Amino acid sequence: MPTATRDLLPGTLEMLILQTLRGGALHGYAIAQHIQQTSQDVLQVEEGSLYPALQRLLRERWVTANWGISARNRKVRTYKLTPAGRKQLGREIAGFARLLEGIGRVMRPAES
Amino acid sequence: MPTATRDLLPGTLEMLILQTLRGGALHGYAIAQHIQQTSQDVLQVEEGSLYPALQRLLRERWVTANWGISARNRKVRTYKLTPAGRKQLGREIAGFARLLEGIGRVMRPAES
DNA sequence: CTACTATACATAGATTATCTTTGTAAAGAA
DNA sequence: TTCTTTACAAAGATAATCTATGTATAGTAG
Repeated sequence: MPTATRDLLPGTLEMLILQTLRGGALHGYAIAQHIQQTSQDVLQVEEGSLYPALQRLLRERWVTANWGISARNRKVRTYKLTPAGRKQLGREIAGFARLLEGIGRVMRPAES
Repeated sequence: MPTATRDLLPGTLEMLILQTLRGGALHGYAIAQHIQQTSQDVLQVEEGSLYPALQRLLRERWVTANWGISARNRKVRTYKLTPAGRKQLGREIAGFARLLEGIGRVMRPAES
């Protein structure tokens, strides 16, 4: 079965996670749910993509993590945006916008 | 030196090449130049990305290739969009637009 | 005549990101 | 007690891009 509808646009997951955490700290599973739901099921964050991405964000100190208990009474690791992470989010948004503009110029050459 | 400004948004190169060939057949090097120039130097197609991508497009029969001589009197391999390639371009544009909408909903949650 | 730059193709290898698969574990419902 | 959902995480496979390398020739500068 082809129809390989992509789950994500490669290179955007970290931006999506950081943006999600702007609204407040969340645990991993909830981050993935939020992205999927907010995107109206267009984006899906596989666990095998999510947790490595969170590890990268921790390594760069763009987020911090704490163990706790969720509203559903489950042991969870909650991630929180750091000031450096907030700056990084800004850079990622700018870089993404820049690339999108470039792509737009190639894809819509009719525009002035 | 960080500042790792990306050359491309991963997953978009084939779409950019197919779109470039909509305007007529071009040789590889000229495709890369066109993308770079049209994007106003935002996008840069490294040769190590370009030629493997062209091989993939050939394999899928989305383009055909012919050897010839360029306007600058160089031996060149010219690529031409096939009808299947044109259909694929449509699918890629639709898939990309879909992902962008999803990303937009996550990044701009304020919108209705 | 020589050196350099730009044009042009291509592959090999490294890196990175994502996806698939597998594993653990516990809460709550059937 | 079995199933589903929630929740974390690592291992391995796949895929796309980037870096480095190699070949070759046209044209220009010196």
